[in-house]
Amino acid sequence: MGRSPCCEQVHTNKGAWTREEDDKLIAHIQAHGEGCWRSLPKAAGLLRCGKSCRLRWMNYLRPDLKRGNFTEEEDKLIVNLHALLGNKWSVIAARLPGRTDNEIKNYWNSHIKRKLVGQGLDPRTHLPLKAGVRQSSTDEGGCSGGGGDLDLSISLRLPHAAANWPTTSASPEVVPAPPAASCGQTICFCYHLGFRSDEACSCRASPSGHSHGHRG
DNA sequence: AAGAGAATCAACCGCAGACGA
DNA sequence: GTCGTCTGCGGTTGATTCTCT
Repeated sequence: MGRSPCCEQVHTNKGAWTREEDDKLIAHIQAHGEGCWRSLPKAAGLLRCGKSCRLRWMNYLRPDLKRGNFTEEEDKLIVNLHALLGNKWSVIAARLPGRTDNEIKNYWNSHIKRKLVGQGLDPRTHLPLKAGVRQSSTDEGGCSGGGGDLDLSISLRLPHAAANWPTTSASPEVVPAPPAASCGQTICFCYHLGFRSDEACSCRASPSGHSHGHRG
C-alpha cells in the first residue's frame, strides 16, 4: 500500500541497461517528452518499471549531462553546498549544471569524503575530527549549518565571501549577493543559491523570517 | 602474469511528500 | 478530510574496473 507496484512486477527487467533499451527510451522521450513515468515503459516498449526508466534517463541518457571528471571548482562547490545542506544531493545537483544527484552522491562518497577525512575533517559536520564533535552555540544560529572556523564552511560571514566563492562557468547561477541578503552580519548562503523555501536554509538567525527574502 | 583488494559507478530499494479522486 | 497513486529522493548494494603486490 502506498508503494508503487511497478517494481514488484515479475516480468520487468532489472540490472544493467542494454543499448537497445537505451535507444528505445531515448527515442520515446524525444518523441513524447518525459511525461508520465509509470506509463512510459509500456508506451516505449520497455520491460522496465517507470522508476528504472526515470533513473536511467536522469542519470545517464539526458542530453545535457556533462559527464567526465569534476573540476576543482565543482569540487569546492559540492563541499560548500554539502556544508550548508547536508545530503541534499538533488539540491546540490541543481546547482551543478550537467551533473546528477547520483553522480554527485557517488563522487562525494568516493572522493570528497575521503579527502576531508584525510584533512582531518568530519565529512558530516565539516568540523575537525580531533576538535570534538560539538559545535559552538554561535555556529548553531549561523547560516553555514556548522562551519566553525573552517575555510570550507561557506565563508559567508566575511565581506569578501563572494570573492572566495567559486563563480565559474560550473556554477552560472551563483551570483554575488545583494546587500540585503544577510542575516545580520551573516550572509545567508541560501540566497546566493536562489533557494525558495526555508527547507533548504538552516538560517535561524532571523526569527521574524528570512530577512534575505527567499524568492517565492 | 595473476590474484587480491580498493575504488568507482550504475542501478535498486524503500520511504516520504505531493497530488488527485 | 481521507485514501490511494505516483514521483522524486537518499541510502545502499553489487558488478565492473583499476591498482598494487
